[in-house]
Amino acid sequence: MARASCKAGHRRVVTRTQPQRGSTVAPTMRDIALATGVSQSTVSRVLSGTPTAVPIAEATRQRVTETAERLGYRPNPLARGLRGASTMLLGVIVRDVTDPFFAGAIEAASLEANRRGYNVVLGHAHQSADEAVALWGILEARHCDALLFLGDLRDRPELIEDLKDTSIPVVALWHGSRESGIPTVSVDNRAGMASVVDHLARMGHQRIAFAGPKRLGDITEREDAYLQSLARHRLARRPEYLVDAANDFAGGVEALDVLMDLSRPPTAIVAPTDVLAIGMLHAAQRRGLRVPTDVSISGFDDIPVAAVSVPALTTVRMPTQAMVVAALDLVIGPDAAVTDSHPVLQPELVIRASTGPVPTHPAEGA
Amino acid sequence: MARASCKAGHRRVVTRTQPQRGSTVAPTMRDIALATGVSQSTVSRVLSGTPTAVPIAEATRQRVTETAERLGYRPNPLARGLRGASTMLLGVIVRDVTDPFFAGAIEAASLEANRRGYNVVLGHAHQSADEAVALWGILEARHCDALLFLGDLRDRPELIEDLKDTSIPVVALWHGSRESGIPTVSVDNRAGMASVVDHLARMGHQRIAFAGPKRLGDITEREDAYLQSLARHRLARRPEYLVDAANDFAGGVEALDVLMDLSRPPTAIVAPTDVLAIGMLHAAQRRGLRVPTDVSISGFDDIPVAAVSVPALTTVRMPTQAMVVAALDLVIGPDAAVTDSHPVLQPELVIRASTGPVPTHPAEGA
DNA sequence: GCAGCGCGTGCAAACGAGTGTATGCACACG
DNA sequence: CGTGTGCATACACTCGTTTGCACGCGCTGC
Repeated sequence: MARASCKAGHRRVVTRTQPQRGSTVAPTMRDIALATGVSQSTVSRVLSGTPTAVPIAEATRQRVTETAERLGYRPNPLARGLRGASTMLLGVIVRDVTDPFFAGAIEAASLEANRRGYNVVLGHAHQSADEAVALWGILEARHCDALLFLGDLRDRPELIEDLKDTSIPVVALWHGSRESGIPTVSVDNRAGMASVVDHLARMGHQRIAFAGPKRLGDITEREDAYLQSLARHRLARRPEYLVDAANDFAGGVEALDVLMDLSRPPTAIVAPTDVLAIGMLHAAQRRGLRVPTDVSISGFDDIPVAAVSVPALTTVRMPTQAMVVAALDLVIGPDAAVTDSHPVLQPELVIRASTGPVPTHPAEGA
Repeated sequence: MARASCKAGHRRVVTRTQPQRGSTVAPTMRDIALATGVSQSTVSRVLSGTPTAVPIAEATRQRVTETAERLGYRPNPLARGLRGASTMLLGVIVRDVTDPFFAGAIEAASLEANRRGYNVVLGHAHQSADEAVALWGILEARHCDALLFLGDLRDRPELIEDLKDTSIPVVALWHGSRESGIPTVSVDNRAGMASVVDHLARMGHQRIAFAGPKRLGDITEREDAYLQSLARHRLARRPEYLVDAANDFAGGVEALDVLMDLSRPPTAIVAPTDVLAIGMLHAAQRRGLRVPTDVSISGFDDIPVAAVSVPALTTVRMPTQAMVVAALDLVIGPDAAVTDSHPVLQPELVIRASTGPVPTHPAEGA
């Protein structure tokens, strides 16, 4: 029993300021070893539970586990990580937390990571790619087991280069392109956008506008898909129906005003994100336009608030959870080895109340 | 120069799989020491920049810094933290990331933490207090320098007990009570709610209802303040005007239906959060009620979407950023020593378009 | 009865950085 | 010329955990 009072161990106990009541100072493996009468390495082998090369008696296992429980032992991730082991940390870098869509994505990622025993270290880039670069360094240094990028990175080519030969697995979601050489999980923007335009065209709309930021993540693909859908329906592509707008509520407000101030305003506006669309809903009401009687507005993403906007927003539901699951499968999941696959998931059109038949007497501006 | 090829160091170099190009394997202090021709401890002292007890020649400092730069050295936070030093990690535990209000709070916390050189480890409790407890353990184990709790913890008294004698500083925001014994930063819910009720009363409203969850964070204080404000204006307190509702969009939808189905529906509804209020806006429109012509609706928090709801929401602006700054000052800031202060910040009434004069012909249900 | 095998366990060397103490060296003074 | 002093640097141990290797004991087979 107490025969394991080896010299080194004993000296240690003297060094430490008493075994403590365990509440203030976290017990270490050594404490457990001492209390159980085994060596610290045995404790490590038992508690880590890894299929060890050396055998451990069941009775010993029992005693160790019991003592650990009693002392309230919790492993020190720092020491564990130092030795090169997994830190069970998932780094998530996002360009903008306040974007409700990304907030939802973080939620999903955090949920899924926790389910797999991982914790999430959140890196917030505040819309600035420079900060994203810095964060990458930080998170890599923190020995995250994997890195999740949410949103667009392409304006930062050198970051992508670095990412490619980093030691930890990286995956990008809503990155806007599968060409960049890093693993991505994406949504079929083309199909999603096509379903919206089809829906509007079926209701007779011919003057369909689009407003969104240029060259930002998936939005670029959505714009392209919008143009292609117009062509498919043999609808004229009018330059004034393609306006630039910041991807926030205010951007939507401005874009709607610009579009409806045209001498021939569109009868429907396709927004590449719900955030923009909700801004448009607001702007429409403010200038006395009824949605969808006077103008139809559609979004993309299906963020929670889209279901309760006034009127409820027709949008394209993003398979966020499935995408996150796929992403985690790629980097920490069972298929972690398959690093060059690029899953593309399908979105789903959700028809609510913000789109309707083309107005018989199209409303003129204001 | 190269005289520092001590035995130990040399053996190491052989052990390591070549010095590498530095891109794949992060250089350690030893690598820098070897390259510079000094000892690892000197490198540590130079790079950590701490006012060291032992002097270091300026020339040596120069060479070390230079080499570190050249090799792209980045300190290993794991090793640093293991030795007991600061990890520059701020743990943030939140009950619900999807709540737009908390998403904004996370944004603010992350921003402010980064500004001070800290990283944020996000703990997501998924509305479950049990998970919050587990997360606390995790984050403490991760040696966060401080812990930020966002939202209510009081249904978990043992957690608060644990928190009290933990080794790292903790602060709770929107915790709903300053009585629990842990440092908190709060907003003056009483004043905020009073300003809303005053605003409505000034416009002639006498039938003012309230809908929100029971016993959840600051919301409890807001409900109390609502009741007190009614009393102050000598308005009758009708039990049917105080309904229970989950704090999400759907909860707002249901609450409005319940209230407007009353034989004598209220002329104004005060919601304790914007999320609830926006749900109500939607429900009102769905049943053909005009806001604020038929019913006035107010929120609380001023989340971003509140400015673009239809109609734009009258609400109480939360001083989120100031609160976060105050919180970080308490735990990692200059005033970190003052752990028993409980700052209370002032909110601000924002009058928009969802509140108006009391209807002359009050709308009956549906 | 002894060699050998296998099972259970402990030893010790990492991991990367921080820090108290020792050591070497140069200079100045007696 | 010897010794004292102070500066610059190196050594060695520490944190808590993982893990390759070696050691001892008991059982079995010949």
